[in-house]
Amino acid sequence: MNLFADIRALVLSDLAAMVAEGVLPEGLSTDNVAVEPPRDAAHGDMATNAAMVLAKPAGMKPRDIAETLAARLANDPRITSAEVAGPGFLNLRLAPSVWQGVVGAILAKGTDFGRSDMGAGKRVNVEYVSANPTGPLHVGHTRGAVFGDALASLLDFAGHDVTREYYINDGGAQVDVLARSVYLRYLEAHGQEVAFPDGTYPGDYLIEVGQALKEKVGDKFVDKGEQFWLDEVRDYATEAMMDLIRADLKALGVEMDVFYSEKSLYGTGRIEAALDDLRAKGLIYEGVLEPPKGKKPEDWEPREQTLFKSTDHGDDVDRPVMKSDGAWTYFAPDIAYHYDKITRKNPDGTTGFDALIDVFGADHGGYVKRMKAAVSALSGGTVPLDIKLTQLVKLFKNGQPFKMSKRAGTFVTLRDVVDQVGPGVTRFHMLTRKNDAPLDFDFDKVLEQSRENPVFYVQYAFARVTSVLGKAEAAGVAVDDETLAQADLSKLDHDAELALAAKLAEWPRLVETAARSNEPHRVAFYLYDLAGTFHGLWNRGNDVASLRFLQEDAATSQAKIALARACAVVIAAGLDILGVEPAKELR
RNA sequence: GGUCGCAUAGCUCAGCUGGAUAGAGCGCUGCCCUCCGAAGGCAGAGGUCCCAGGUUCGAAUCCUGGUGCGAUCGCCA
Repeated sequence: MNLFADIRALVLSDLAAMVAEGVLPEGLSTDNVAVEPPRDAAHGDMATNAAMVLAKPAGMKPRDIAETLAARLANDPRITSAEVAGPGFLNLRLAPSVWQGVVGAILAKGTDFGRSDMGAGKRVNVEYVSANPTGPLHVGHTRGAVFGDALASLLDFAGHDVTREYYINDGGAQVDVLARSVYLRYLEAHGQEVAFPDGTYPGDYLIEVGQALKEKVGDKFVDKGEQFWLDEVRDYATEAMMDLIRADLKALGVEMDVFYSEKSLYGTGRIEAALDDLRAKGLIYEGVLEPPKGKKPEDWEPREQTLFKSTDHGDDVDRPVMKSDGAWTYFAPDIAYHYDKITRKNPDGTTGFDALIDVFGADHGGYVKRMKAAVSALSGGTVPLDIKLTQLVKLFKNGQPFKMSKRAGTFVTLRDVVDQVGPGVTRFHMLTRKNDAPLDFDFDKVLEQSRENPVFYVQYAFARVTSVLGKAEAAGVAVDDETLAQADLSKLDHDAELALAAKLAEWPRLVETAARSNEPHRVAFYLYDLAGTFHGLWNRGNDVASLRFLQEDAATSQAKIALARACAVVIAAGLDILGVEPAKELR
């Protein structure tokens, strides 16, 4: 149930009738006809731009169309008034019964209220985190994880068939570095004095991996050349790091459907197959790249390389897929990985995904065009790839910037954050900013219990409802959802109550707009707004006793509690998309 | 130098893919609470939506050019 969609359908059917009567010419496009909440509530409950959109193509004055449309719309029992305003806006007011009906619908459907079939079951692959398996996840990864996970849930709620995926970069030189670092810790576990040269990972988290390796293989690698141990230590170490990362993700409440190994692409002909596909399209050639303009690297020298003609698909320069020594560049397996996403056989017999989304850190911004070019080329333009970049997280402690330094060992991990403030607060807060804006994260402020803190404010609203339900029950009033859904909702007739119901009615529409733009932060902002409306009504109960949720007679109480409960249901549904547990009480 | 992102109230930020008089929180100003539904409430002031053009009935939003900040720039991942 989406009230805005319902009313839009009504507008369209009236427009069609006007065409049938010859009031409007045939063949008008109604694609841009919108029914929206007006910016200013004084304008009414809903507004449509239909007359203004159609005026020009119909060769008529907007106000003339609006007048005729208004007269028709006013015949619908749901609409109590339709007024033409400004240049040709049509402002609609809806009957209280419509808003009361929203409350009933929410109680009947529970947290499924707002679920949409907009996605029409389209298969969407959301790839996120994909951190190198060389250490624990840090705050930057945390933001990507939270964003990707909430986006996946949002798309699911909007009717898509979503796969959550993590690409393990276990095929490049960085896992060799990891192996050498673990080997040093292994020697250390055998009592040797070791130093960590540049280009190794000195982090403490590898100490226990070295220990565990010692317990597993004893001293068989001690004082042996790299050729004896590199493969085995690398496999062991990457697996240990993935265990660590999986545990980090679990602490945050993130669960992937697929972990896809880069290594599985090597030696299996899959990279070759992907590049053959491009070659067959005439997009692979041997050539020499121009040096970058302006800042020329000191050691620049022309080299002939195997290149992908990404410029044919919107990139600025062609990109190398093979190094001059014949090894693949990092880009080659990435092409093969996305080729796999496009051609993968699904359990139900279908092939690939209808849409791909990659979530990258901002430092990978320069990578976007080539990846889109690759997917465009591989899929023949049939599979859209959207790449969302998450900007930096700036850490603060008590208002003071908190410096991160890997060398000084002060870099902040996902665990540090989650252990200090909890997964729910972490997730919600990281979604209170759009992904492409930098985010401030203050360890103290996110725990503050005040209106300034959206996490608290939303949870507080949920907790207040829980408290009202408890008090009602103690007073012997039945408040289970089934009973509340049957309540006489016509008792909800105060403007402030109807305004809250109207805010709840926006939820299904918000889900769709947020999903369409791949912007889960809109859910967080909506919840904050909704909580504000709820608290506002609650506060008015201080002055106006009739607006309190608990009343003298049970029937009135039930109607008002139904509204409060509906509010809690929508908050719970929204928090679920964000991956946050609603709090029944606040300590 | 190229590319991408950002630029909105004193501060931190929203702005529903082009709609009406641009919003919220904080801060500021004023009023209110000692019948606990005040972990506050109500009201007010505060804007060249970075600049200049363009598109249109209509622009913070789209296009072009510029300015500032950030990220990134052939074999690192």
